[in-house]
Amino acid sequence: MIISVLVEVASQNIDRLFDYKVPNSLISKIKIGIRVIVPFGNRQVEGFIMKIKQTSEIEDLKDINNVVDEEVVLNEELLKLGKYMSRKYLTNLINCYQIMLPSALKAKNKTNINIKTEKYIILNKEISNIKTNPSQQKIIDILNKEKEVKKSLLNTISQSSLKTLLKNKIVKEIEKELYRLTNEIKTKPKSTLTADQEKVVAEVIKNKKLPQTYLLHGVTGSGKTEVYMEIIEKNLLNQKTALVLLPEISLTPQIVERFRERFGNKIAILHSGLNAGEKYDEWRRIRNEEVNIVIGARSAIFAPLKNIGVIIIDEEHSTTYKENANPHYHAVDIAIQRSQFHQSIIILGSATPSLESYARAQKKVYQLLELPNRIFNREMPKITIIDMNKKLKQKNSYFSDDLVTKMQKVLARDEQIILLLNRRGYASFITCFDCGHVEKCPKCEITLTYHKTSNNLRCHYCGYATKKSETCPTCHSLNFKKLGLGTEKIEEELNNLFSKYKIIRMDLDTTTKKGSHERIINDFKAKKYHILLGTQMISKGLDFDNVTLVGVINADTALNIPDFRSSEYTFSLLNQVSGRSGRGKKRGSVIIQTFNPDHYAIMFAKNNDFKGFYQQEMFIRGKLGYPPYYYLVSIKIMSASYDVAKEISNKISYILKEDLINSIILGPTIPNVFKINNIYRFNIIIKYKHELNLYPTLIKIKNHYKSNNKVKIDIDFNPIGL
DNA sequence: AGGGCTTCCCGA
DNA sequence: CGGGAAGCCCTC
Repeated sequence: MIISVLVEVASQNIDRLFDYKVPNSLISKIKIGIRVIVPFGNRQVEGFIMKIKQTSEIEDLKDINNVVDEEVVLNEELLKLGKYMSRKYLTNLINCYQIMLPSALKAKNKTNINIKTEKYIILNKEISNIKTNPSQQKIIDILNKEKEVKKSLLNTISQSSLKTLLKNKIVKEIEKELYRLTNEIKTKPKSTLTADQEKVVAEVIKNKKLPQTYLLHGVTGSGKTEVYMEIIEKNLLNQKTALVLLPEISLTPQIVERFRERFGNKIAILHSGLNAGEKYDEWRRIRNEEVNIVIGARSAIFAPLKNIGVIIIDEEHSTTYKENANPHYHAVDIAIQRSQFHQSIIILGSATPSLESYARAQKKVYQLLELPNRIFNREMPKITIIDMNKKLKQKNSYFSDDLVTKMQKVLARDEQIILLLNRRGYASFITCFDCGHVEKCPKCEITLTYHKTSNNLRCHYCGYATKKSETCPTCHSLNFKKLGLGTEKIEEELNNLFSKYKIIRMDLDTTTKKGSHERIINDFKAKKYHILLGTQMISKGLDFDNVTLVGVINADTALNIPDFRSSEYTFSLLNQVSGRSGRGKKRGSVIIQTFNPDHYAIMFAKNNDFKGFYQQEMFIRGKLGYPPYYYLVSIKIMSASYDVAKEISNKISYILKEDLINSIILGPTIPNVFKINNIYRFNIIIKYKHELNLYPTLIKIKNHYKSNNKVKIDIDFNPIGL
């Protein structure tokens, strides 16, 4: 027997199959999709069995060393999906498979994660009519009743009796797999759906055309989760399974709890809070068909679920669904691919769909479903825009009087407040008022952010940290000061302004510890704090009945980023965070402070007018030639040498301009962050509508530089954050 | 990727 | 002529 193996070496030069002989002793264990250990050059590596055959063109094949798995790791569907990704994203096949699997299954993972087992005792059936002493009989009685019992438990009755029973083969020992996470089941009756929700569910259920992708556009508080759960339940009744994707920050215990209450513990949860062993356990429960619902963040789209009936992607506009390493996949693209294999439906849900998705719905590629109202006819919050240009003269420039007055009223009523400032740290940057020197990261050329708690300056790109000096390093002036503001500074201000009240801050710096995210949310829900201050991680999915005021300290942070999607991000962020207000019985209000009160993103957000924003933004995208009117491909050229990066970038740009006559080639440009960890980067953007030469040209370029170790070329289709 | 083998360059 | 870095090539 001969097998073709895809070796776990991530290199373009080895992106192909290698044939090996299987020694007789291992033949019975060979299956496509399991891992084997093979000799490769002068070392041993792991690889996946891709083909089984009888002959090979290669002479003098080596024998495989061993078989790693008993159960299939990559099933037929995942094998096919990996090949699709490799073609579509121009990535080594092995990288595509590696990204699908929990890290515990990767050869690189040196910390050996074992399957935990526990010893159980069962009766050895064939034996009857035996003489026993009382304690032996007691054990047998228990086993007659319970069938299988933990060995440790029986040992407490009589260790020696159990030993004797085992020796005489009256009972025997078995090992059972143990999962690290155990779930409690709490079931709760489902709530009745509103007429709007019923209509959406009925629309989906009556559909007979498969596969089908829906875009569910539902305003914040319209009860999208309830719709998802209803559709999932209908699928489970048809013996189908369901895959649910949420942005990582929405994967809070709050939402997971709702699914548990409805569906019991046949749910696997995959999120970044689990350690490698726990993730591996959840993955195995899915593979072993012990669950019928999987909930997780982006990479859960690869969960080895069988017989999928519905794939739900909540907050579909979220940029976290795009992988920013190789392969640069988008979870929605993978979902569409899987829905074709399973003949399933996809539901993309959002209050602020991405322009790309909404445009597809307009073109009937997706079917549009709408939930235009909040449940129980609750009103959308009242949104007020505060022009901060006029407030600058006031003594306190961070908080307008309007916001402070409103906050006082809300706090006096014992209601709660969420404040958003989309920037962490204390001050944005440190600058010298005499010579203009700005402290930057020596490795990335990015402005350093001052953190007061640790009294240091940090680079938010590479993590570099340095002590803040008291004087300007260039001119030694003492006029070396902080500019801009972050959540830490606002927290300090809040403590001065509202000293009677308790304030909790939630951002990347206060949520690094496992479970801290959860604790902050639970404490705020339990009203241990009056004000929750945070970055965008507080804007999505949170559901607090008692919050009646949302304040946006500065709506312009997202507007000022150099990205053609900055308006879309701003509208979306403001809409999402506004949606946290007034979710209970009392109507909520929102106060948005901005220096750009006339900007259309802010005006449409004020009126909660997604369609108006969509039309305006589409007009601009069309005029400037951006998605959804044009497709983009980003090519990054990276090298430790500035000259090499520049030279090769120019060459690639030249080839692209020669070959892609139906495209617009931008660049090479030096990106904002042109040096990260001492690697220089250049960017080239391809804009196109139809370009038959795209793939052949990109493959040509990749192959040409594949053995050049001075430069790395990264190709990203439909990039976000240029 | 990673390791071995070849080549090339420089001081002595 | 030796040593060591740099380049080249191969992995069933």
